[in-house]
Amino acid sequence: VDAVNLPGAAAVYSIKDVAALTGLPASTLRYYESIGVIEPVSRGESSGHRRYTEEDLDQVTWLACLAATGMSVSDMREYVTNGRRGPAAARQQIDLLMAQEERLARAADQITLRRRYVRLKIDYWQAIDAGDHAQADLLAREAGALAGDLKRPKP
Amino acid sequence: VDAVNLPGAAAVYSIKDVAALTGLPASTLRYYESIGVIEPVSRGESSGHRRYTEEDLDQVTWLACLAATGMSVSDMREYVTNGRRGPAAARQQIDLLMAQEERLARAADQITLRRRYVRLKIDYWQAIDAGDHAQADLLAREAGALAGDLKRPKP
DNA sequence: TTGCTCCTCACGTCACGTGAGGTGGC
DNA sequence: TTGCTCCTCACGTCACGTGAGGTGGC
Repeated sequence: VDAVNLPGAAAVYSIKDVAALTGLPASTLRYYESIGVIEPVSRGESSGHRRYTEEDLDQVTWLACLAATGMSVSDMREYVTNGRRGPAAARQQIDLLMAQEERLARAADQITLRRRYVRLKIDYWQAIDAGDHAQADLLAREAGALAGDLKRPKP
Repeated sequence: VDAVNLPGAAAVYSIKDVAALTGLPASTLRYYESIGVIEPVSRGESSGHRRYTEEDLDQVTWLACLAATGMSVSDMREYVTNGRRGPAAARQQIDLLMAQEERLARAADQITLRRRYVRLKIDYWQAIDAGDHAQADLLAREAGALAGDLKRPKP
């Protein structure tokens, strides 16, 4: 991280730093700013380069977390606008966070199910490979029974 | 499920059935077929409606599982082409499945981290709401430390 | 006949990604 | 001067979604 760290001065990050720290590509960071999901970032006075503060980095990290569970950008924008209202909106922030926790919990459940399904399929092909057709049939039936639970949750 | 189940006859599913059973919208099922990710599904002789067999349903379930971890359609197509080579490709299928298990494991780790982050943020705002600024600062610092691990994995 | 589901084909959309062409500081 | 990173703006792309207009069986 090439943050400028003068004693007593606040840390500043380039767009590349923020991309590395959050996992969001620079193009996405510019895009989010252009559509108002990220508030305008201050610029180097003559270069025009973006200079992210610690607070900006915090917000982008949070946005990356929201984006990772498939939240739409318009929802993200709403969330961020809410957040700008400061500590007075603590209750709303908590509701928002709990909803996000719910999303994450459901995503985790989905992944657990899918892993079970994949492991059954691995066992199935190993049985086929070993020529054990009785076992293979049994595993195929188990996988079929699991398939019904694998539905993708609708947004 | 409106599957046609005559004794001795194989079950047949409509596109709506398959959409309900796999969580993929009908438009996506048509799209996957049009680009060759799903092999051409047989049709009702005069209606032209798609009639999915049990085997088709199996394959679509598997595709839904792949799609859910962000696999590109071109990768999905490659995987399916591999799979069409039958039991002789058992070893390759196992490799493929293990790679998918790896993806799922990494996705699960990501979600675990994000949940920890969200819970810290919830605690933070509850501390703010309660006026406990010392505790809030402490939690903010913890969340900041966690942020570095939250990077989105690159494909 | 009226619904209902399904069909194709064309176009729209969402969330970015990718150059082209250019600037600014070591 | 040469790299290097960054900039904007326009256009491309990926993975679908959405009508428009039409067909087929209870």
